[in-house]
Amino acid sequence: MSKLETSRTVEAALKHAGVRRTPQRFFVLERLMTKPDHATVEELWMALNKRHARASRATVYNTLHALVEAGLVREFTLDGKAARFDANVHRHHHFVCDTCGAIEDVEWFEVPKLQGSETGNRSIRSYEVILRGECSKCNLNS
Amino acid sequence: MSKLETSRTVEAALKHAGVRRTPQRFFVLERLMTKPDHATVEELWMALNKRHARASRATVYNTLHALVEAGLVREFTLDGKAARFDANVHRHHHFVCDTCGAIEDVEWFEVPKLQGSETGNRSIRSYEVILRGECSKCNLNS
DNA sequence: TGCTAACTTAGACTTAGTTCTAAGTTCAGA
DNA sequence: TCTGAACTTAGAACTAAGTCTAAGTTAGCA
Repeated sequence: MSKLETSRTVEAALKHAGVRRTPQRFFVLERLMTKPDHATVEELWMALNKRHARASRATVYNTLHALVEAGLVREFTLDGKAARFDANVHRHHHFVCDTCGAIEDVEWFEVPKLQGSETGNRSIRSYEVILRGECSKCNLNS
Repeated sequence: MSKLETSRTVEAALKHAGVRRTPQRFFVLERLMTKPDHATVEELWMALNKRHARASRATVYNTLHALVEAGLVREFTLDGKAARFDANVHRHHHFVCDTCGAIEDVEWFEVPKLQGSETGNRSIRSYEVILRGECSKCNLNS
């Protein structure tokens, strides 16, 4: 996607979701859409500060909450404490690199139907596979 | 397993792992082995206090670190909150109840071999499936 | 049984993540 | 362009989780 196209997509997404468009919100959503590295608030805040010197952390939190509310972004937490954000709202799995900590999306695939003994009387609404190992970058360096 | 058998298992596990046996450690390991509810430090501390009035939080942390170190207990975190502990050190998946928050073990099953396009140059060392839905208790009540 | 390293204790301290506040700024509809 | 609701700001406040400390206690070997 070209820069202009991305820009229009971000613009349209914000408009469609009915959230007020501000430079900060635009930046955060664009960043999440173009760099799917599952950034934390801290990372987004630092990135934002490179453009909008002196952006507030609170703004990043507010923005993300608005985007999650609007269904444009998904929030999740892995291992650590800080929440991570993902503009890929389609179902997918995650891969975590044990070496560098990178988190990557993994294309969706189904898991074999869970048998009676495993599920009991539970009703399963969703599931996710978390894969761990070494990412291609780290794999090549070792 | 009878109470006496459990007691002996706990005793033997501690001895075999070469960690000094104290009433606190004994209690924590026994609790984790007999009640696989993936307790947090807070929960273990409260349970411990019902028997050993005035146990210290630090002791629970120290004990758990010793048990994890010894390979008797596994630590994990779900959804970015407090660490949870599991005396089931064999591989298994987890189920989380969206209604009551209970975490249950799910018998191990393999996931279909990941194809080239999905894994790229990554090397997968381990994986886990996290299932979400309603546990059998909550399912019956609704 | 005596000894000592290892453990436990209470509670203060640290840390990271997140929320709050009050004043100033800006988007977007009229 | 005017106006008000919505947003942004800086930094203080809050929170939950976990670590540290120094003094007292105990497991387990000799």
